[in-house]
Amino acid sequence: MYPFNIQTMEKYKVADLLKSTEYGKEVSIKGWVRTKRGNKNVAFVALNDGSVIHNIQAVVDLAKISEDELKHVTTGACIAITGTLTKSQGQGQSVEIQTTKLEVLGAADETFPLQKKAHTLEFLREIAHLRPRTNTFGAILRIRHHMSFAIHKFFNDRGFYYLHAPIVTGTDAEGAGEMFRVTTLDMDKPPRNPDGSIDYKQDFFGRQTNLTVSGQLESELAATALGLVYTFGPTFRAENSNTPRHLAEFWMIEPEMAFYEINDNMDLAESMLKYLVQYALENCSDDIAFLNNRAIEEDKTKKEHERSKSTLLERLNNVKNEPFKRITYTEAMEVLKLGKKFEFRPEWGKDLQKEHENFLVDHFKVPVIVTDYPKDIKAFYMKQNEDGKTVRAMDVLFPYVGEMIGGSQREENYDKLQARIKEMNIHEQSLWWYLETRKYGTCPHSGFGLGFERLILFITGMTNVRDIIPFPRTPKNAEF
RNA sequence: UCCCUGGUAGCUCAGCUGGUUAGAGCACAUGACUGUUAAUCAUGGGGUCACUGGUUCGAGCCCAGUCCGGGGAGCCA
Repeated sequence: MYPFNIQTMEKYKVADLLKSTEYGKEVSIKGWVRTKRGNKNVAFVALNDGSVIHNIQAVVDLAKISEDELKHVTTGACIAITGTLTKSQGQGQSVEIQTTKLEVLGAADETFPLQKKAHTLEFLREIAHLRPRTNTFGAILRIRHHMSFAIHKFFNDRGFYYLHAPIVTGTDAEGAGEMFRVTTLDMDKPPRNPDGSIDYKQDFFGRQTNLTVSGQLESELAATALGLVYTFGPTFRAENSNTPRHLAEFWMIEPEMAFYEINDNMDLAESMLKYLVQYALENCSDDIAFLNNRAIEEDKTKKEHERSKSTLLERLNNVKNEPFKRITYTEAMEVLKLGKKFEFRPEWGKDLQKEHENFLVDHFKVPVIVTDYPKDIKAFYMKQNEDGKTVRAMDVLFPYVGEMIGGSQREENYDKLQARIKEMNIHEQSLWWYLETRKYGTCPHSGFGLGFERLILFITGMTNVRDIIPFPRTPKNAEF
């Protein structure tokens, strides 16, 4: 046998104990103190271990445990409790632990920044190393986990293969924004070519490399072999975006499907989003209930016109139950004529503004999938329609978060794709391998990109992506 | 990057028309209380008013610049 440490007592989590009815059983539990209250005779310690949003109450009889020992049981301290599981005499909980042994594993003095009161999210961002210990972040991080798992489950159950797209890439061909440079060259004196430009042949990869802005092109390659694939990995954009919806480092899910046309693509996107919402409602009910109440409470502090028209649970159920509205870009333009006044007048050929997207979602009261955009405002790889003006793009627009998904059927015709690349002045040479998939055994295929943080934003009802990722990376911010 | 807005105690905020020693609630410390639910009650300590410069007899308050936060827009997921 391995010399592992044999526990004389079973290790429990708060989640297990709160469900237990084994009154009289001796248990031990470790976790972090949320509050302590009481009087000369008895103290109550609310203990949380992250397994669930709820705390377990440890009752400490001061006749058995000295006040000296209790002194360091303060908000934020890490402690171990041993005692008897009992039915609670108090109102707020069904079970509690009658403490027989108490050990402070790690004290937290009065400088511990988290208090037993609500903090602003802005303040918590400054202490990102401690904010997971709050109810709100605990809930969010658990939901993040469950959603990650659900995404893999969704695809796995449907015969998709998980593809690990590279994080370091040598292409910026897609043009999806500014990229982060990856180099081992000496920044102070990089090697130069005779003409003064930097000699990337001497760099680590022998060429200029960047962090990926999308795994799509690689996904497409895999789809032409494995059929159904998806990527789920970090994505990097060096855009100077300062909004509650953008991060420099974020996670993206990009399925790519051989033999899927645009309607199949829409069906997959819609069923996936419904599945994920349903999964969250079923597996994260306590955390979602907490966040739902949190949003309601926060709404009360706002002015009338700033309050949200629906609750988190209402929005989640709406997405789960109602079919999404599907319209073409051209139809959307007609619908927008019903709008009173926009800051930017909708005009065929121009991209939809945020206010236009919001209007569409408000108007139909469900998520809206807009398809067949003018080709000039979309990427080179999208399948061109017969009208010569539009491409088979699709954007899934959501309330609160805006563009949840962006995708398209891909142009599988070699000549058309090549012509489009030339038209848009994209460096054809660097895409030789991408073009070859259209040269050898090309097939109709489709795919889309889902921003994981935007999904989490919607599921949690939070309003800023900086608050739903553990350590946000944004312009001028890479602390922690 | 552009527009709007803000930075006062550990946290959340008030601070009048520029005027004496800078205010509250919470947190924290001490004490009281026989089972509490963000416990309650009493007492107490706690400030580089973001930073730099300017105007003024006098600046938390007015002006300029810088830094940082928030909201909106663009880019997008």
